Amino acid sequence: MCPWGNFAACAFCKSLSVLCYRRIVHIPPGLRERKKAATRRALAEAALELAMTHGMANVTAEAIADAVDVSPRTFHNYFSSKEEAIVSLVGDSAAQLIRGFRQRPAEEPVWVALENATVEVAAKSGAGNDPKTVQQLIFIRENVPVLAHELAMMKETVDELARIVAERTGTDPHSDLYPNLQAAAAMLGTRSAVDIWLADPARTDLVQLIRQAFEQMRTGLPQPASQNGTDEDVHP
Amino acid sequence: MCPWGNFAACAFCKSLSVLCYRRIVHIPPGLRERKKAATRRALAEAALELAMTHGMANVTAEAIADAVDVSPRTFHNYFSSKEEAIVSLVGDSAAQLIRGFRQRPAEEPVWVALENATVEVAAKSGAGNDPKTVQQLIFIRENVPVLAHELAMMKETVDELARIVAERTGTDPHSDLYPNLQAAAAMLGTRSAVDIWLADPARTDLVQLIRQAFEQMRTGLPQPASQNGTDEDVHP
DNA sequence: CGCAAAGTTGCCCCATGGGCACATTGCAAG
DNA sequence: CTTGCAATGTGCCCATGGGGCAACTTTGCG
Repeated sequence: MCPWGNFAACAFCKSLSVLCYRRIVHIPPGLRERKKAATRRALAEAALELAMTHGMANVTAEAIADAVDVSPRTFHNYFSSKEEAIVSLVGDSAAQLIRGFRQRPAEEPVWVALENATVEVAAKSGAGNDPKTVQQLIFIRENVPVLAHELAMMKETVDELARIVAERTGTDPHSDLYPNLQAAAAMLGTRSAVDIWLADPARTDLVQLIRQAFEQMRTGLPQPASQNGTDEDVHP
Repeated sequence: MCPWGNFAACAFCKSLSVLCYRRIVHIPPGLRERKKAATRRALAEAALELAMTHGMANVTAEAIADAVDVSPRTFHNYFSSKEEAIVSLVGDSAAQLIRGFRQRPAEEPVWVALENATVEVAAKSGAGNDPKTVQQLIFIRENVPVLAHELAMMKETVDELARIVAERTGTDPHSDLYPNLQAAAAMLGTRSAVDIWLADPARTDLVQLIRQAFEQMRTGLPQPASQNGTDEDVHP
């Protein structure tokens, strides 16, 4: 039932917002599930909110729990740390990416499918230039402990993408470079694009940057810098 | 004095083994420095040793400190956590890579320089098929908290590599995709290669795998799996 | 030799993280 | 409608993490 395997045993899934999880797996929402999902999401959002306003070091699990009217012990039932709570919010995008990639038509070459799936997610969540989203992305990048958690989650995402690539192409992810390279290159291209975008979200276009990154990876990394005939829109 | 900036302000440097750091920066070793370096390294190695034998969860900072005949408080003066101590050992390779890349002749194209620097490090540290090294790499990959720390360090390494690429090519790492893509692709190719190698260290050649990964990245990611005319040595 | 700088340690405090038992609550079977 | 079950929320408790402080020790240098 898990978007990429079984939910219960998947550490990645556990760290996802349950709301997102249910949206993916289509569980009929009982009262119980709804409350749990609400609590989880509320905790995660409160964690991010508090961390962004007061700084990571000045936020305790207790404060987060209080903000949601829940016992500190309950917070630790959902998340094992502040970092995990915050990163769980970002996990939504990763799950969307995986699901989107799974659903790409089989005729599409792997690399194109990866690009389209990525662009789809980016268009929904980031390209709207929502200032709050931008702030959050920057905040996560600037906080090493949070970043570490996010990178770990990203690695799991890459592993899963590689598994799907391997299924699609009949290769073995444990002995062939191919699936890992494809998946990791896609993720890393995306990340580079987001990094550049975040430096100036108002004047650059995230989707365009992502497509550029995928294009450069597809055709091979250009040797000299000035040779990549992409653009000079940023600094003419 | 830091291999890529100033040592004191660099979180990455701080997490490095001081022994390695000094080797890079060529500080004349006073008794003080030597003792500190020895303690740091001893702590890191004890941490890894204990964690590998007893499992991550069953090792306390106190146990590590005892193993080195040092107070627990001192352990926390060097490292803020078990994970950090363990990862600091791996940081040596990262520092070597950065230093090696810096010293590559300017005539070499960026991608070639990255490949050669990477192969150089790999040839020294991993390709010897030292079973202990292999065990350590696997252990780190299997322990999520440690892995998270390692990935964070890896990201810092990529950032630094990107800065060097930018210097070499006169591009701006904040607004151009190019430096980030190059650096990240190199790191990721290496990582994929190591992953494949670790699945069967005896029957595969790490350096060869790395060169294959770089080759695939350079020529552009091959669309169909069977099209990458590299080899079929693993599963004929 | 003696002083300043740097490192080590003990002490203390608070936050973390998780095991346990008990209360509570949705849910389903009767 | 009731009653038992299973899953959650909660309080209690404790070992560990992680770091500020101040005393003490060692090292390097004049």
